[in-house]
Amino acid sequence: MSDPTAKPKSFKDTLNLPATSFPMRANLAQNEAASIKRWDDEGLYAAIEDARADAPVFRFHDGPPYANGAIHVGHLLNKVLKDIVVRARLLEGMRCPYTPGWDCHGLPIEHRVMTQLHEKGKAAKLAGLDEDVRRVAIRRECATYAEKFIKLQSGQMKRLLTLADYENPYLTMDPVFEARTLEVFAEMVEQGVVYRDLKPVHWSIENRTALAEAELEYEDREDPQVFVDFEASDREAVAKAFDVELDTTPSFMIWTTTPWTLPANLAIAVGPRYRYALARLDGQETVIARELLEAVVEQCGIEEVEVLAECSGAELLGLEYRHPFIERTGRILEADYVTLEDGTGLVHTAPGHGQEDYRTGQREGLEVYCPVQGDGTYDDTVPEWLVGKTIWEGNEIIAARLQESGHLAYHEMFTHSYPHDWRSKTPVIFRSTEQWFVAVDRPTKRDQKSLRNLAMDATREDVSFIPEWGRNRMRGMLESRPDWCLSRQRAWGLPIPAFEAPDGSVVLTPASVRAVAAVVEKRGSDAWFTESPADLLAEWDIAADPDAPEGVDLASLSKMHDIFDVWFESGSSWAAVMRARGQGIPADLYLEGSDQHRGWFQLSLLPALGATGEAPYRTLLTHGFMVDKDGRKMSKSSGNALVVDDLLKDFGADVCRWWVSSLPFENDIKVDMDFFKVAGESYRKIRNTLRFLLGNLSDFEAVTHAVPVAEIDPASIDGWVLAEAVRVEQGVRLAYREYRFRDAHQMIYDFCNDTLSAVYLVATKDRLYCDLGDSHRRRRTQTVMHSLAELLCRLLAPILPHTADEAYRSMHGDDVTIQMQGPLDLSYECDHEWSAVLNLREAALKRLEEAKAQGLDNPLDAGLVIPDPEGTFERFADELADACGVSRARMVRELGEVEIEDLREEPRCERSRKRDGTVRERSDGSLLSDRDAAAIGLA
RNA sequence: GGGCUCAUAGCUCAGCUGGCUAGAGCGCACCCCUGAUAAGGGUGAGGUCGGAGGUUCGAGUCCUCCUGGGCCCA
Repeated sequence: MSDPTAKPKSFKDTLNLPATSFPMRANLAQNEAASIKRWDDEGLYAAIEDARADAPVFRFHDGPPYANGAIHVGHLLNKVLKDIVVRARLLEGMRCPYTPGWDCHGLPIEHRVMTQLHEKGKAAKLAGLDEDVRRVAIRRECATYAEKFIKLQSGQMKRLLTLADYENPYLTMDPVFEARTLEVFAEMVEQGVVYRDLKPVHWSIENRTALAEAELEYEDREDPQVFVDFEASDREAVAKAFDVELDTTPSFMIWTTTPWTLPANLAIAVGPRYRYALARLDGQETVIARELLEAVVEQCGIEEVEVLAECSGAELLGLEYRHPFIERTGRILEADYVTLEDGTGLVHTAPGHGQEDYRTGQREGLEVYCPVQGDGTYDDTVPEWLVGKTIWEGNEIIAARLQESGHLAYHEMFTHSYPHDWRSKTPVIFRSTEQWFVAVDRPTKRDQKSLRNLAMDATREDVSFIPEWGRNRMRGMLESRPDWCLSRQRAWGLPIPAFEAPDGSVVLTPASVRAVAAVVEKRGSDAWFTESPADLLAEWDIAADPDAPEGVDLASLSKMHDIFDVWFESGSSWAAVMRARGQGIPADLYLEGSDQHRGWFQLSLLPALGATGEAPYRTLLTHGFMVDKDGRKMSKSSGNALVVDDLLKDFGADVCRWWVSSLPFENDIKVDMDFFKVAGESYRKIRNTLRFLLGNLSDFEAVTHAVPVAEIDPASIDGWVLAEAVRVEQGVRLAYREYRFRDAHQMIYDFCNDTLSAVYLVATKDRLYCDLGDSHRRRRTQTVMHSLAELLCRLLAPILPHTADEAYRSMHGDDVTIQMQGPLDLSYECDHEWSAVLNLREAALKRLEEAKAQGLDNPLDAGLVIPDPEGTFERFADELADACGVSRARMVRELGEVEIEDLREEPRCERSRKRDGTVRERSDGSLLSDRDAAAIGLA
């Protein structure tokens, strides 16, 4: 008998404890950089493309971010989601070429550059240059600016561990891209949907250019609202309409928030079915919608009100009125946008200053009169007291003038939401100018259907939307969108290759556009500014061009100065990238923020439908926007924006990616530093699980030690966990394919946290540590653990590329990479009683907890007594004991509850600490169980 | 103002076509282990589902309105 006072002999050295080079601490900030370098050095992207040359392809097209500024959390979300898609497809054994792109042209950059030039005092010098020379100089600055941010952003995106063809990105300012864009334009011209017209467009006075919808921001602004009386021209005609006698001449009262547009007033619109009142308001006879009378009276502070007569709007049609300060008469006409929600029910109509007004004007044959110039001042067609004034001055001058002449019924300032230029933050106006448009309601030659109809058809069912409500949202926008204003009056962009003949006519045909495209492809779009019309059109075979105007003399042509809306360029990327690079159209997937329903998704759809008749994508996936922890929008100005570089430094890309994968991305996403901490915690759980698996495989060589799957006992806990692994592999892969990344994340996490860490790994520790190293049972467990590690590396790779690769290399050495591996395709079925066994485990754990009250704190001091009348569970006894962390389990042939038995009187094995009933003193004097004695060679 | 959308435990989220005594993870409390240790394990306490009506035998789940966010537009 050993000396009871001596320290119990330690058997630690005889155990097979875990050992691995895969550290517990990830140190991501440093180690990810090493992974990136490794992947760069081995040319991972190209190597995968090469290895998967014959694999089925997934066509995924990147929407170009704007080459301005550092990336923000929105980019983080977008790029990581995209990368999960790419890597998940690789996991399936597919090929997934992915070309990252940048939107390079446009006002935001030009605006920044001009500001900088002003600050450096170089702007004045530029202003003195010849127009083309000046533009080339600005463009050169802009290109440099764009390049700088492309470099910055692409570095940051790589830092997010995204896998893409960064060696060959697409840039919208690249000559080849520009040429392809022009060819798309040529195709649209060919289809007859491009036209030039004088139309009201959103106009930025600050930047002297037309703006697209997407370039507007709505902000609160204070403007005057005025009620103005327009005196009727013909007293008797009004009297007749109302069927009354009149002694004085009545007025028509209108309401507007843009008094500066009054000089352009050419008509007043009414709703034919509304009721209109002829009322005496403080002595002045006035026509106003009956329903709005009280509201207007109250607002204008009118004291005496007397309704003289009523009639329908229809009876007012055709009446005329005198403009209050211009020698001109206008007409009452009908329009469907007249409402009784505010105003007077009589709507001031200026066809040069509003889209609806324009349409009405077109229908009624009114002039598109716009006395406001590009700089926001009036031209000389207005009364001399207004000529040269800005429209903002005009607001006040006009109100004062109306006041003096007695035409102003009411005037006050009020605040409303108003469109602003997204760059200069200045208010935008509607102003009619000559612009290029894409018609959404003209039929294309090919299909004899309008782009709108084609788009509605394509989005009805051919395109999938994730989430599904995107369909409705986008179709709603398509239904109501106006013609697309394509032209901008700036320098930094792709020129619209139009020429003007001496007679003022415009020369632009599909063939002439293609001729210019050929020049642009060789020399870039700068050529438009540096070359003569004759040189630009050198390849235009006029004789062979049926659309060419007669008798064109190239030498007499002059270049026009509009450039394309940048949306047309990014909207042509399906052609300039996917089609041109042989990646194929339509793309399987476009993945962007939900704002792109109006932006890139829609403005890619229209050119593609025009040029090819087909949608450029099969599936549109959208994600929501980042908001702060309180659900408010993120912005630099409100100080709640997170800096991506800081996140990467503090948490590492894998943790950021782990967080992204946990999001229900279709909604708004709350972001906060704390959320990354939480993600970091759960990342560590995954990491430790992996580490423990790897640690227990240190003496395992699959080739020599693996137990054939057929020999894995379905009743063993190894069999159970293998069956779980099969389920998880299928489930996660399906979730990835269906873009349910959150589900994949959850399944992986639950599997690691619950199935493995809490159940399987705890249960198998005893055998891994204490069984004879080469015992069948231990090797069986290692075999399964090996599969689990292989599986986890694969399933994690799309989300945690660095960690998965690190773990995989720790298993297989440094010359392999997880990203080249295909799916595992596990297959196994375990004993169907396992779910019942797990229920017994649950019950047993509750009993063990209760037993603590009796001082049975350590489960190894306990045994289980399991009711098993049918003898169903006999074969699970040992596995169940390990799964509950108790020393042993015995089955009894009677009904009842799971019971705990106190084993504290029985000897404890000094090596395994179990009281399994076989413990006795061994030849060296130690107390050991049979298994442990055998494991260390004692009798 | 309009279209689309969101609002469930302290936090992040599941809850499909209405039947749930409303689930998970984290966090928290208590406990075990100290041979995964800047680890691991167990048990447990927390919501009446933004608010108000309504439909229904029955509603977090359907309808209406309201409040507060977000995207897009006017």
